[in-house]
Amino acid sequence: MTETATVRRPARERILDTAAELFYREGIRAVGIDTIIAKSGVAKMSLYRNFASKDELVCAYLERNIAQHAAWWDRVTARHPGDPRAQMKALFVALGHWIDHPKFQGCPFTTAAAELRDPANPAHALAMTHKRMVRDRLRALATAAGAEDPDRLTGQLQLLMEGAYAAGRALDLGPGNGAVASAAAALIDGACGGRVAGPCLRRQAAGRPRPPSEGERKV
Amino acid sequence: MTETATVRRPARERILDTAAELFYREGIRAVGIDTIIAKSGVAKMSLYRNFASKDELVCAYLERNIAQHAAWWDRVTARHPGDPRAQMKALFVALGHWIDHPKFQGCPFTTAAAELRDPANPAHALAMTHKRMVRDRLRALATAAGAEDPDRLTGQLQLLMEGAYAAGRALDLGPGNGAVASAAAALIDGACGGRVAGPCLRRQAAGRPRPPSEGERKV
DNA sequence: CGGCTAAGATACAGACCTGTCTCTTTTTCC
DNA sequence: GGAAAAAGAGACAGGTCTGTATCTTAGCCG
Repeated sequence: MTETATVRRPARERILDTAAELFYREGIRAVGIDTIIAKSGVAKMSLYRNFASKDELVCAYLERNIAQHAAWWDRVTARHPGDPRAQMKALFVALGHWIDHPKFQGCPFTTAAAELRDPANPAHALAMTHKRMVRDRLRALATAAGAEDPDRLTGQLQLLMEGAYAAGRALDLGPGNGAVASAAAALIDGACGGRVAGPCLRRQAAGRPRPPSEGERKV
Repeated sequence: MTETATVRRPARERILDTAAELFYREGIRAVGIDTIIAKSGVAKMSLYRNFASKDELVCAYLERNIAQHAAWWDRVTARHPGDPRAQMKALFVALGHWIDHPKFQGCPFTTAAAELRDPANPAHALAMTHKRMVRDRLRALATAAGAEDPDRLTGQLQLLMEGAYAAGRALDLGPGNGAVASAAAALIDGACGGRVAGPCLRRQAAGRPRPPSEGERKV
């Protein structure tokens, strides 16, 4: 009903795609199994044959997002090989663009952890694990960039990252991307000694339209 | 059952107190009416005689939080009369302490907006209104402090604020308060020209135990 | 003391949500 | 073409949640 009979993708994929979109857009608790099966045109039993429970479907959704996020991170940093300082700045410039995207609805992990607050929930654990991974990657960059106090810079930048996610969703802080990129640049430059490498990102981030690029749904 | 019969506070207060604690600690959607009436020792009809619906109870909870937050803000800024720069820094120092408090569970407004995502929901609107109010107060301080670009500093600081709320809850970023205060100081000093007024907050925030102060449950 | 108001107790209706069972249809692959 | 596997369809059980209706009890004030 929803797709032409020519190339019918397996039920599991259709379910996961639909669930991911709905979970992200409307929230995990707000989207019921019935809604997912209706929108993906799948029988209820097909869902429960592929996922033991809704919890497991939620975990699959988060796990796929973790992979997508890692790919996005690699894609962005790959544009500045060997320059960790520029890599960090580029991440925040990209983040600034992403939170302005009309489909942006906050960080899926933060949201999931807020909705499923029970620490025993596997989805909650997944979200925490992901945040720790991001932290580790950030710290590696901060260290490589020669930050005076890498742990402090890591904390500051992760704060900023979470803030961008939260603020971009709830608040509409006008040219949000400008604030994100400029704050990151200020913190990075402040922590890594005199402004040494590369052109100042501040200027760069301010007035560049820049096509949405490939990584549309990147996080 | 829950209170001695001597001074029995009116049902409305008991309901609101219990609801506030549960909503904040466990989440709005996760806490049902039955749980609230059981924990507050009140009859169901007493709840519905005081609040037309759960939605209205949620709004009352948020409205009370708005008032408490405003009082906290005034209390903190009052410690540095006539010095907007110190006021801003003090707000972030206090915020850093608050997010380390064991009862801290994130910003109640951000959480509420994430749980009740429907824009038509009055609770959602309340949360947005509050964030706008905070933004306005921040901008007033940034302007009074003579920031080079007050709007930019406002955006950066609100980003940091939201980040502190989000990160303090989900992540355990070690000495979170240090990161919050130091990042704020860096951004404020960066935007307000050469480090002019007062002692550098960065040092101040790093290693001071400082009693939890009056504003325990401040936000 | 007597009536009035606030509040407790409890049963219940209706909606929704997860997960199961059974049966039928389609696809695939040899 | 025919058997085996995958998927669709729909009913249903059991739980939870919001909100209502009814009846009883306790305090208060003249």
